Amino acid sequence: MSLTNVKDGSKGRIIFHIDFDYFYAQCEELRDPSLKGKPVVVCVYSARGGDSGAVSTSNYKAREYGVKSGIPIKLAKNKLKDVPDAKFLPVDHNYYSEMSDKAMKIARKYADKFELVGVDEAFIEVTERLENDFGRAKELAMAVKQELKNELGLTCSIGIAPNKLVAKIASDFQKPDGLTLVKPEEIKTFLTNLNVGKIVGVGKKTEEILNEMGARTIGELSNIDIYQLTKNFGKKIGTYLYNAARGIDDEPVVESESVTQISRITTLKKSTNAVEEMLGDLESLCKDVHKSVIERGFSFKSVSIMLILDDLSIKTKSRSLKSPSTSSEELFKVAKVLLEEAVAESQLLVRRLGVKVSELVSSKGQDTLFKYIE
DNA sequence: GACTAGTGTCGAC
DNA sequence: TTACGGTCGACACTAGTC
Repeated sequence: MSLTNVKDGSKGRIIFHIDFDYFYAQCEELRDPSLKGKPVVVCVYSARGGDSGAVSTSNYKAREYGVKSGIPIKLAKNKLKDVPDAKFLPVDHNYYSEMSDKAMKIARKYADKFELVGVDEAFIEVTERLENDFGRAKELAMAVKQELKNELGLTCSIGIAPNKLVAKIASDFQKPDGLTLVKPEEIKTFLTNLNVGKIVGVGKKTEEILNEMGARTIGELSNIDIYQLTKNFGKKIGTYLYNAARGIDDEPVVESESVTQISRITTLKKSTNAVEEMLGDLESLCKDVHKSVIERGFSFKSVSIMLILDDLSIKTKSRSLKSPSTSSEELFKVAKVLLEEAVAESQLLVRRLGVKVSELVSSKGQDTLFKYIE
């Protein structure tokens, strides 16, 4: 959305944001109904063994004990140490993907337009289906929820609004198994007392800056002029925030586009600053990335590495290639150079190591182009 | 000053 | 008391070029 072209897409659209409740943990409850009522914590265990790793998702019972996404597994276990029936399970992405496919197939049936967001969220536009009648939206959302519940046993929270921005905030308003409808004329009242962090794209850092500028709530954000916002956040994000504070958003609901980057990251068995000790991990990361790139029919023009240091700070380095490549050797060679440079610049030990390729080009398209040129 | 390429940071899930 | 994953998208900043 540009400064000179601020349109209010709020008029005339009806959009649902469907958000499956505590998705991974809910999937686990469905697979093993004996988990119902117990705290369930789905974990990403790292290569360090033991309880090294972080919590991916937890169900609401676990959240009552302060166990939420992102906290260390050890901390989660500590919080639940007096709860003998708490369950800690490793993530099972294949199973969640299967469940997601089934759920999204149902959601898609109701949509004029469908947009998948990650594995557990989707936007569906239903303007035509409802003939622009907001009055019928709740009934349709109930039908979606009912079918998901009957067919798969899954609960979700749905936000209904004239645009994606407000629909997303609305789905988060009442959880789990919630349904929140925000009509066009209710947007201002709905948003005004909500925390600025509820706006998509406003994370911890942005929220801190906004707080310093005097905006804790979305209503307060709407009092800040666009000049201040663009000065602090740049033109694009500043304009986005200015509009978001007013509930204005004209982003269309679109089928998800193809990937633009592919990456793999791992936690080293032991923190180190010796490049030789990381070469084994670097090589297998490169192989994994390369395999995925080739399987998806891409070549890559940019290679990056990411280091997460012992204080959990992040260091990245990237390099563009002269021309798109599909070479596994070239990927490893460039990644190794970047790693050597990054390690030389860092004072701390490296805890985690990642490899990323971007500026992806469809190799199939390239072939065609080459053939054409020939 | 406009544009671009390269690089690094933030945020969502 | 501490504890700490993996993958992706978007965009800001900077330097170089014209």
